[in-house]
Amino acid sequence: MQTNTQEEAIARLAHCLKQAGHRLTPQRLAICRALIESENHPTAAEIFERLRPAYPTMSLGTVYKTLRTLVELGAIQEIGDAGDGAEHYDVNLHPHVNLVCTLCNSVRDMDSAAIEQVADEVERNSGFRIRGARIVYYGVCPDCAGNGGSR
Amino acid sequence: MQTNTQEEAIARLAHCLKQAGHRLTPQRLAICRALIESENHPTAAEIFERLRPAYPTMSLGTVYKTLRTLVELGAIQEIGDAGDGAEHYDVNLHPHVNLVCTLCNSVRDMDSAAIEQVADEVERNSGFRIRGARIVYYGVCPDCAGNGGSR
DNA sequence: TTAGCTGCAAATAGTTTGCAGTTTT
DNA sequence: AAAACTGCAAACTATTTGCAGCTAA
Repeated sequence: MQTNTQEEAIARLAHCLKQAGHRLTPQRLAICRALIESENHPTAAEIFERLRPAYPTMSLGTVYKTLRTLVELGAIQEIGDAGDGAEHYDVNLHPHVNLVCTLCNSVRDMDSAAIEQVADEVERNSGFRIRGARIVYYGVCPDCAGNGGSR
Repeated sequence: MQTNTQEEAIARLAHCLKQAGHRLTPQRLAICRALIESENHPTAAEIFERLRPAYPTMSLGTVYKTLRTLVELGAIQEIGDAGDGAEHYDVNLHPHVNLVCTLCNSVRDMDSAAIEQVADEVERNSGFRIRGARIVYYGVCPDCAGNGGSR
């Protein structure tokens, strides 16, 4: 489902790289694809594992380097760790809420009418020039709450 | 200014520790005090440095252990790194916005009318049971923008 | 008294970096 | 051909952990 939208998203990342004078190698394209196709907001290690079968020579260092490049270009966002001690990455640049399940360490997106106003409010009241945000709520997702989510 | 409020806040942290059956050692009390008195939301290393003159035998490991205990008790919050690669801690449990200046790595709090609604909205729409949040905006603070904030 | 805490040092683990060889442009 | 990139391994660094001795309760 929404395959062509995914292709567009991959093309957007590829375009960002080329635009900034970076080279579009097979490894980088694969990393972009993994970012877009991933359900949860992946870590570097998760992308690496996901790509390993198809790209056996892929290096974890290359994944880190590419992710950092994309972050520096503003093409993707870091959203911090999800209780697993590793950085997670988010392809969704639209202001939104990230929901972390502290039981399964998954991260999902949620649109929020209220959050869209917050950035404006913050800029107006603080004098800050806002460049980015991490809006993360921690809790227990319905799936985990369902099957024995006592903890 | 607001010294008695600060004393109350320190007492709150001390109370949390005792309440949970933990011991109130001089080191822990000093760490609580440093957390409350710190202007910016400090890292473990910052607390350690701040306390070192008065507590020359204080160990960084003890700072980490105490901070973790306080987080587990829900007495303080982790708010992620501020571009310096280290975890920052926040004593303010009221839902609020953290503003990180990416030039001076300082973190300050801001109240936001809109953010108070977001948690409700999220719980209602997602089915998540929310336990905590990190609302962090990154940008350039007015001070840094003033003196040559071109970058 | 004794369970829990401190301080120290060693261990962990995520991320970054240096470099030789390879590849995109 | 040249500049940039990959892969590997070593380096870094924030944080955690193990343990012997100390101390709050």
